Amino acid sequence: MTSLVWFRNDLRVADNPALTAACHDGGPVRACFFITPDQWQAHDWSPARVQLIHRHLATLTSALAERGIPMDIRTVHTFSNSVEALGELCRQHGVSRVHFNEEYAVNERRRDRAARDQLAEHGVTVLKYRDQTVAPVGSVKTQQGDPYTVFTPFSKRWRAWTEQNDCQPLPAPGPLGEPVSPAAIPAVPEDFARDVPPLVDTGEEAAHRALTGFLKDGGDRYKEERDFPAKPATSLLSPYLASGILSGRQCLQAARTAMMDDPGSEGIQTWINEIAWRDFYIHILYHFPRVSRHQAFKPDTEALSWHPAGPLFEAWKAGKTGIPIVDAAMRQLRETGWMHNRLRMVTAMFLTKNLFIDWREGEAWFMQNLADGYLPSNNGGWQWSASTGTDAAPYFRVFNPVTQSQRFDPDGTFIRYWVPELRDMDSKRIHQPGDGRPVRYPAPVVDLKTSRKAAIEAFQALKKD
DNA sequence: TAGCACTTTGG
DNA sequence: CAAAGTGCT
Repeated sequence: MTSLVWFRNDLRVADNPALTAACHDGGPVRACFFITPDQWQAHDWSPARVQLIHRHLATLTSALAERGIPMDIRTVHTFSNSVEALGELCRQHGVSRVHFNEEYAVNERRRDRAARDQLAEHGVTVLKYRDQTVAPVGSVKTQQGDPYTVFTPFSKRWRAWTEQNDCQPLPAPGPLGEPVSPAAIPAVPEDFARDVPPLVDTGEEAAHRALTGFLKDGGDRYKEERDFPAKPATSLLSPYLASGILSGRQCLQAARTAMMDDPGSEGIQTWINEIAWRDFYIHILYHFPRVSRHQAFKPDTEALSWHPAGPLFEAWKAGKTGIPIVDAAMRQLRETGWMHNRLRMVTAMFLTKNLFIDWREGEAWFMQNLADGYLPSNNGGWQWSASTGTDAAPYFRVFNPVTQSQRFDPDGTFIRYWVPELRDMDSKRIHQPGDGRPVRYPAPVVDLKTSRKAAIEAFQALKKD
């Protein structure tokens, strides 16, 4: 009896519940992964993310092959084609048990139900595991038994849960038999072939080196420096997390180990909170599936009349809004497939509050460009910025991009790097160049003061009905 | 149930 | 330092 591990968003051999379970079945184990370019296109996956996954598949296939587990990678079109292909693999190899780790967005859940039903007809047992979060979805609830909709109380309960429950990562399974020779990897689908430089080193081992390296060298500075885009103080682990090359449990475990060397490190505590943010938004997506169907977390905000995404949206995407910090960030995104988290909030607020353009437009653009594009986090962040999402969002949370720029890029280093037109401006004026700007750099496409006021009024008008 | 918390701004 | 909304305990 052969067991099959269906890899999806869990591209690692260590701490992989589905893989570990399959290895305990006692028989031969195979693995599979489906490249679904049409589905990925529909989900706005970026070339940066797809290419990262593609490079990674070679190392994953080798790691499995060394353990005697052959990997089949097939290119099909959509999720439903992947379900058909899964059935074929099961027939071809006489598979009796299929193991996979759950995903929570609606299309993924529909795919998994279809797979379960189809395989059941052929007498194949399907086993699924909770894997995406540290605290399993459904485990962190209010005293009333409801899901949390606000981060801070969630994080308190999440911390307690992670301290009281076992969330140790699983070790990588040992070899099951003689190594096999790794099969060839299909080419990157054409739609995702745009040339983008690799953002991080490839492979699970590289991810773990990055994790321990960050905690050792940067953990301490994290709290003070993480908000400054010109300082490389963030972990840059998100591309690994987004595709399951690293798990949240592994991050938490490593953070705890680092804390033993440096007890009370506020930097590492702060970073653990970021792991909680990731869990929070996955829990939100699980409990409120509408957020993965292009709908607002707060339904009443669907009544807002966003401005059509015309030339101002193009200016935002191109980094030509005339707001230096916004333009620097948008150029960083386009060129590297990554943007500093502080600037994700600044650019998202600028799009949704100052330009008053629908958060869904920005959400899609980020997904189309980020190497770490991950629906729960990206959608959660966008809806938070747009005030359509979680957290009580009093209107005074509208960022002023110039103020943010002065606070978090005080000497303009980050702006100068990404907006060379402004390289010669002094630190005082670079945040808001005004009439002294070089001719090649645009004037602001919107007035910050009046647009802020208009956005606040639009939100206030929602309450009146 | 009243008090607390919240990735802030503009005066 | 006031503006001033809402979830949670």
